[in-house]
Amino acid sequence: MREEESNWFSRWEEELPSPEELMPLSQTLITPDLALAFDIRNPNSPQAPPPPLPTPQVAPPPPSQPNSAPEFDSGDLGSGAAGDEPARTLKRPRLVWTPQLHKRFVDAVAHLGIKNAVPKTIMQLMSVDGLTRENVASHLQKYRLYLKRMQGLSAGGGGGGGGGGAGGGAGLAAADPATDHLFASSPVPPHFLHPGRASSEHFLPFVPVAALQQHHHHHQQMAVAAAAVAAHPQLQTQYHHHRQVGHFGSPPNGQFEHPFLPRQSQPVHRMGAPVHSPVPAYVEDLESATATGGRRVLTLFPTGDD
DNA sequence: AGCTTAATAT
DNA sequence: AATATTAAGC
Repeated sequence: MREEESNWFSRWEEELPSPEELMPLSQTLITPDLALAFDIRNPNSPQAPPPPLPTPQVAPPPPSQPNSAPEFDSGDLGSGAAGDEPARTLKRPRLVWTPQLHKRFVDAVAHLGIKNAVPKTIMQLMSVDGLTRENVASHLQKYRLYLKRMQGLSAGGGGGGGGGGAGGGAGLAAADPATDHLFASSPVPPHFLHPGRASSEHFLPFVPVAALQQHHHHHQQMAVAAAAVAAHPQLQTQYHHHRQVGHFGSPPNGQFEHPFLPRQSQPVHRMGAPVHSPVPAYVEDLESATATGGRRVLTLFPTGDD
């Protein structure tokens, strides 16, 4: 037994990456953007600075952009007039709209009613921290286009995939390349598609459920960090291949989990518009509607049961 | 001020 | 390709 142990140990030791290999990696994973993004610190933030997460996958090379001027780096120095004054113009990592996040989006829109479904309110209802109005606006714009597009195509030739097109959608593998992968991943409430009809707006009380929280749930920082990590694979988009999915042990097929954290408790005491309950948390019910079954189209509000 | 849309940028 | 950003009109 001894031999075995020393054996694997040696090999383990040998295969350890050299500092040179590690350094750039960990740096790329968190520091620059995140560190800056974290500027928005919490007053009572614990004492633990974001520890170098256990680096999951490969990381892209340093973000040294040839042209752009990195205004951070080392204080203002000189009279660069860089305008250090206005809080850093931080660029957050790109948001990754995972199916789960999108589902939340759709739920929010559904519960608000198409009328009230505007970026700001949607954002508030979603209660995902780190999420900005711009994020939602951008997504909403695309989503609307998607809906329009869908309108014209109720005939699904061949049915099958069509079956509600929006609904089961991807029953069988990715069929129409035209079908946006993301949008097809969540059922589209009928009301969205049929403008005219519908006189009453049903409101199902959101389904706030606490879950998904694994461990370290602290504050925005974490959420942003999580988002960043999620988005990271894309960051390298400029450099190499970009295959944004694949982490978190997810089937190469479709749905997976994302690390975006629902707001734990929203300090929003917004008033004025009868804003709906500030959903504390949420559960991402794992949907299995993606498999070959292709059913389960009513997960939202219709018959008052979900 | 915030929304919507189109165009454009990354 | 997916998001972000900007411009313009409302």
